[in-house]
Amino acid sequence: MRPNKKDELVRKALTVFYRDGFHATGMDKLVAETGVSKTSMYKHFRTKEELIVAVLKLRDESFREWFERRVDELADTPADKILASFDALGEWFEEDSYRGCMFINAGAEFNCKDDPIRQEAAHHKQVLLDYFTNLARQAGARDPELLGCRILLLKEGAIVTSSLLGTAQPACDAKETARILLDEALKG
Amino acid sequence: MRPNKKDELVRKALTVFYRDGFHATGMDKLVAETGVSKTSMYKHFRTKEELIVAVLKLRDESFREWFERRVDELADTPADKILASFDALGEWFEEDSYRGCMFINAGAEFNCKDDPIRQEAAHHKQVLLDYFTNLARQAGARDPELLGCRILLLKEGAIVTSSLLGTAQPACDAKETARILLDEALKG
DNA sequence: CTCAAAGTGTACTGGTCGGTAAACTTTTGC
DNA sequence: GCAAAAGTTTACCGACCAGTACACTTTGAG
Repeated sequence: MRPNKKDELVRKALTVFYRDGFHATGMDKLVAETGVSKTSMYKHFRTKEELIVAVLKLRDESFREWFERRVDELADTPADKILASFDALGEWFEEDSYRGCMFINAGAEFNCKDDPIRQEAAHHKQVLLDYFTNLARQAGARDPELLGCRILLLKEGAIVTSSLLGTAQPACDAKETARILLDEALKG
Repeated sequence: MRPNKKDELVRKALTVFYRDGFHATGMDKLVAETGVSKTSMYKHFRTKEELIVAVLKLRDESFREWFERRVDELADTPADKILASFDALGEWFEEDSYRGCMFINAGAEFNCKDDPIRQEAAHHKQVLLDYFTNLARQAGARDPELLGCRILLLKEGAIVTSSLLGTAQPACDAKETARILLDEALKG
C-alpha cells in the first residue's frame, strides 16, 4: 500500500477536478472528497499546480488507453478504426459524467502560454494527432499528416459541440464527415 | 454619460475575463482594471454571475458582427463565404490577444447543466450553426442542415486546436477540409 | 520487536473571495 | 437651482483560498 495512496489521491482528484473544474476545486474540498489528509497531499505534491499536472498525466494515459482499446474492439482495418473512433467518442459523450475534454477545459482555465498545465494539454493533443496520422498512413491515405489533422479537427469539434449543446449527435455528424474525408484521401 | 458607464464596465470586464478567465478574475481585480467602483458594479449587476452573462451577451453580439462583416468583405457568393469564414478565423487566431473561444472557455469553467452562463454559450453556438446552415442553403447544398453542422464542427475544432497548439495553421486545414465537404454537398 | 516511513487531525497563516454598509460627490433632467 | 439618480471612497463581513506547523498514529520491512 506504499505507492497506492498517492495514486489513489490523483485518481480521486481527477474525478473532482473533472466534475467541478480546477479553480472551483479547493484543496479543502479535495481533502473532504478524497479522504486524504492535506498534510499528506502536500508531502506528495508541493503545490496545487503539481497535483493538477499529475492528474492530467494520468488522464492522458487512461483516456488514450481506453480510447485505443475501444477503437480496436470496434473495428479491424485502419480505415474502419478511423471511423470507429467517432463511435467510441459517441459512447463517451453519452456518459452521465461527461464534461467535455479535460485538456480543453484545462487550457481554458490556464491561459498563460508557458504554463506547464497548458503544455500538458498541448502534448495530449499532439499524441492524439500522431495516433490519427498513423491510422491514416496504415489506411493508405495520400497525405496521412493532412488526413490526421482533419480527423483531429472533427474530433475536437465534436467534443466541444456535444459538451455545450448537451447531445451526442455531433459524434454521428463527425463520423459521416470523416467518411467523406477518408474516401477523398483514398481515391485516385 | 448615463448608460455609458455600465456599457464601459461590461466592455472592460470582457477584456479581463477573456484574458485571465472567469474564476481567476475577482471583483477586486475588476475594480482595479476598469476604474469602476465596486459599489457601482453591484448597482448594475446583483452578482458576478449576472455580470458574466452580460459580458457573454456583448461578446456574442460583437463577435458575430465582426465575423459576418469580415466574411462579407472577403467573399461574394455563399459558397465562397463558407470558405472565407476560415480565413476570418485565421486572422482571429493570429491576434496577440487570442485566447480561444470565450464561450468554450465559459463552458469549461461553469459545468452545471442549467447554469445561465452555459446556456448563453449554447445559444452562441446555435446562432453560428444557423449562420452556416443559411449559407449552405443559399449555396445550394443538398442538405444544408448537415453541411452547416459539419462546418461548425470544423470551426470549433480549429478554434480549440489553434488555441492549445498556439498556431493559426488549423484555420487553413479546416478551410481545405470545408472545400471537400462543400464539393460533396454541391455535386450530383 | 523495532524503527523509520507514511499517514493522520487540528489548528493556524496571510491573502483573496463575493458581496455589503454608510457617508459623500458628481452629473443630470426639469 | 434643486432634487434625484448615479457615481465615488473606505471600510468591513464571513467564507474560503493555498499552504504550513506540530504532535500524533499507523504500517511495513528487517
